[in-house]
Amino acid sequence: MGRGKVQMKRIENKTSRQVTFSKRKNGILKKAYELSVLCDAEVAIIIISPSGRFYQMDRIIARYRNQVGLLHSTHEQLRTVESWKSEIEELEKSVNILEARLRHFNGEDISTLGVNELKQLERQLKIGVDRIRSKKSRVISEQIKSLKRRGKDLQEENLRLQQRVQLQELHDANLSLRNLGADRRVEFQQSVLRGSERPINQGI
Amino acid sequence: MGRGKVQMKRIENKTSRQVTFSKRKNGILKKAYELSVLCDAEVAIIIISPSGRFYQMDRIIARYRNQVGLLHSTHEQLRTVESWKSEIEELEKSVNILEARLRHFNGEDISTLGVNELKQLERQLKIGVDRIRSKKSRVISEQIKSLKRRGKDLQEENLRLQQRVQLQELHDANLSLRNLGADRRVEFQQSVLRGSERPINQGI
DNA sequence: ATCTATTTATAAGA
DNA sequence: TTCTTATAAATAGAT
Repeated sequence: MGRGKVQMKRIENKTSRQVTFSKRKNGILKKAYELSVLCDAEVAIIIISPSGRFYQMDRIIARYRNQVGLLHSTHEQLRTVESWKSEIEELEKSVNILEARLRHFNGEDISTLGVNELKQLERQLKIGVDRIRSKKSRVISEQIKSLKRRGKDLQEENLRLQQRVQLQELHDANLSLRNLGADRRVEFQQSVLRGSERPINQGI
Repeated sequence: MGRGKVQMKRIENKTSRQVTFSKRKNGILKKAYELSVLCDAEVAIIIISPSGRFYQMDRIIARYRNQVGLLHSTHEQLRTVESWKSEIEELEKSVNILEARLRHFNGEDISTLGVNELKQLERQLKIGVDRIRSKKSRVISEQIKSLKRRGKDLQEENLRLQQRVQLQELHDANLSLRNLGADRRVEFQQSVLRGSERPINQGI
């Protein structure tokens, strides 16, 4: 696909080989990304240029990490210094890009950005804020709900305990009334039910 | 490339996802092969289909075999495989942390965060939004100012040009008046200044 | 790096 | 899966 058709053999001219490498490498990485997104597939790609440079597709997913690991370990001993260095360079590049993006999200380092980039950034931040807000309010309302529930449970428990205490008190009172005149029994019971008088603690 | 353009997202229809997977997988493997041949590059590809099928293309091995004997010993070349691997691991850790943070800023992956973390995230996002908004409005107002300035300059330029045109017309008119009676000169000049009559073009 | 004529890949339909 | 074909996308060669 281009101005002319190419023979399927090593391109002899060094410059055009380098240019073709660069173009086609990007093409393949793009297509690999598309395959992974469109078809929910997992794709790992490692490309090493004739000069020893190392490229790999961005998001290598856990499942085939094992496979890639296997691939690596088989050949690790044989890798050139250049290929190690360029893999590290790639990673450092990623780190730099990610750090720059984070700074942008923090509103730092934005003096070089154009209006459109700023708009996009703002839009993205708004999305993030909205999601975080809704998540936060969801979490908080759930906390409140659970607190209320717990409060209600405690209240009910309280009621039950109070009733039990009253019954106990009644029982105790009855015991103590054996030693009192029958004429005072009713009066005493009523005062216990009103709670206006502590029962006499009989021990135990 | 096809009858229609496709959105870059998972194809929902299972059948067409499977068909697309099969077609594109072949496409990528073909391109990988071409890259390796045309550019003398080493390419390894692992593709795992959503259904778990495994495909791979690997031309990396051959090259490493050739490289082993060629290593010279600068200090980099004395580094152990372990040391390269651990440097890479460190960098990958950084990348993962940064990516996680970015996802948080996008409001993704926040289900594990607690209320306090959410609050802090929100605060940070708000700061970012505010900074970006003020930067954006500053940039836009400066653009407007410069457009206005340019407009004013152009208007002034216009005025100057108009005056020059009028002077030129006056001059041309005077030339042509040499051939007219003196009694009509004033009347003609006035009409020129009013713009109600084109001067007679005498040709240079 | 950017452009554009061509080739190639592929989406949709059979 | 395979074939067809209209159209989108990649890219060879030039600038």
